[in-house]
Amino acid sequence: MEIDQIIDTIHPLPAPAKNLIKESIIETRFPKGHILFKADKIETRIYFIKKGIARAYAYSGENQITFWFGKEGDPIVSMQNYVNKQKGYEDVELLEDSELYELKTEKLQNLFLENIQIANWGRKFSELELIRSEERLISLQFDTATQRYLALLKKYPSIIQRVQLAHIASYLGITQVSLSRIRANIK
Amino acid sequence: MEIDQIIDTIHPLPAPAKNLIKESIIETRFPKGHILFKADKIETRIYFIKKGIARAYAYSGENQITFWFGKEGDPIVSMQNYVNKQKGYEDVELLEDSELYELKTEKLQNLFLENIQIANWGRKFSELELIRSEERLISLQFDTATQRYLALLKKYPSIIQRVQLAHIASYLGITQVSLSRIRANIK
DNA sequence: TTTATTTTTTATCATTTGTTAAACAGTTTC
DNA sequence: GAAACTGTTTAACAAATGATAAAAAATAAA
Repeated sequence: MEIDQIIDTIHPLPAPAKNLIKESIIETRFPKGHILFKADKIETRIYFIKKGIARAYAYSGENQITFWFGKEGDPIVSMQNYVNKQKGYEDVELLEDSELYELKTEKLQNLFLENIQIANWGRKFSELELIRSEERLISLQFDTATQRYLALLKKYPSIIQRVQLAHIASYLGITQVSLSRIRANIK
Repeated sequence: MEIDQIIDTIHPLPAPAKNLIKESIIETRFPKGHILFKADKIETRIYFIKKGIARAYAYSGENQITFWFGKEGDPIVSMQNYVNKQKGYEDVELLEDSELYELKTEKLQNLFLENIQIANWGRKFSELELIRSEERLISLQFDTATQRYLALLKKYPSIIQRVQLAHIASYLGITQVSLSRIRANIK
């Protein structure tokens, strides 16, 4: 997905303001398996996915637990880094060879303070992420694992082809074995 | 908690900008049990809690499931209403006689467009709520019910005195019976 | 193609949580 | 104070999920 569309989908911006953001963005590409963010490191960049797919995960003892997936058009942001300039709890791994738009957090923060349109765009960005996060939260609290799996498939059908089931299982909050049982029961 | 402190805790605002917000705020009070938001109704206001405690819940079949608590200093916002001007999925109930600061969403939205300091305050507001939401999400996905209960007690010790266990249980994503078992095992 | 490696499914048993009902404790009302 | 009501705990059994190991299937490498 092209950067103009990504920016405008968050919140439509007039060309001059949009260009201010775009001036700070560079395109990069990384191979499958690349670790974009490390949990123990303060991250000064955010990304948008032009092409590819990513996951954020953290450790629970030995186990990696995936709690976020991003695909074309999605932002890759460690909120603790972005909001509080503190270390986050997540690693972010690219699951395919990916093309990304890269943006220094600090440049964006400066634009927020200088340009009211961009400040409101940044507000909208967080509001939309918040809505997403709340939906996930409600789903985890209200729905059974089977319902969550079906909802994920409906919202994002191709994820089954692009992401291995172990990651999907941990995203759903269950073990891989449980997910296999659920899949067996659905057919 | 006084409104000046509530506003500045979200993000410090110079007096002129803060006064613009405060001009739009009125104080109200409601009795225990009052339903502040109804799920089937578009809500045009947001609140901050001066004194009291509230919960947001939704229905899963017959059962009410609580997914949010708010106490002194916390905002009461239906994000679907606030962000998308759509119906939310939650009722909000006051669990004590409460004093609230009330603010029309539309007035705040207008201030966002007129004043860059307020726009950035609004951005910060959503960013902080997003961090909270992510922490809840991670906790639901990573921690056992027992760990979540202990974390809630640690973060908010007086909740046990102020909120009945049935609400706390559903907030934790378990039944009241399970919470009783957990409490019995901890002692 | 054959072999090796990774991913997914199946099986077994232990543990946790849910469901339902009843008992108990604490409050309120008369 | 007795009765009624609300909130909490306990008990018994059912259902769901976890842990571990092994089998099967799919993918990658030789």
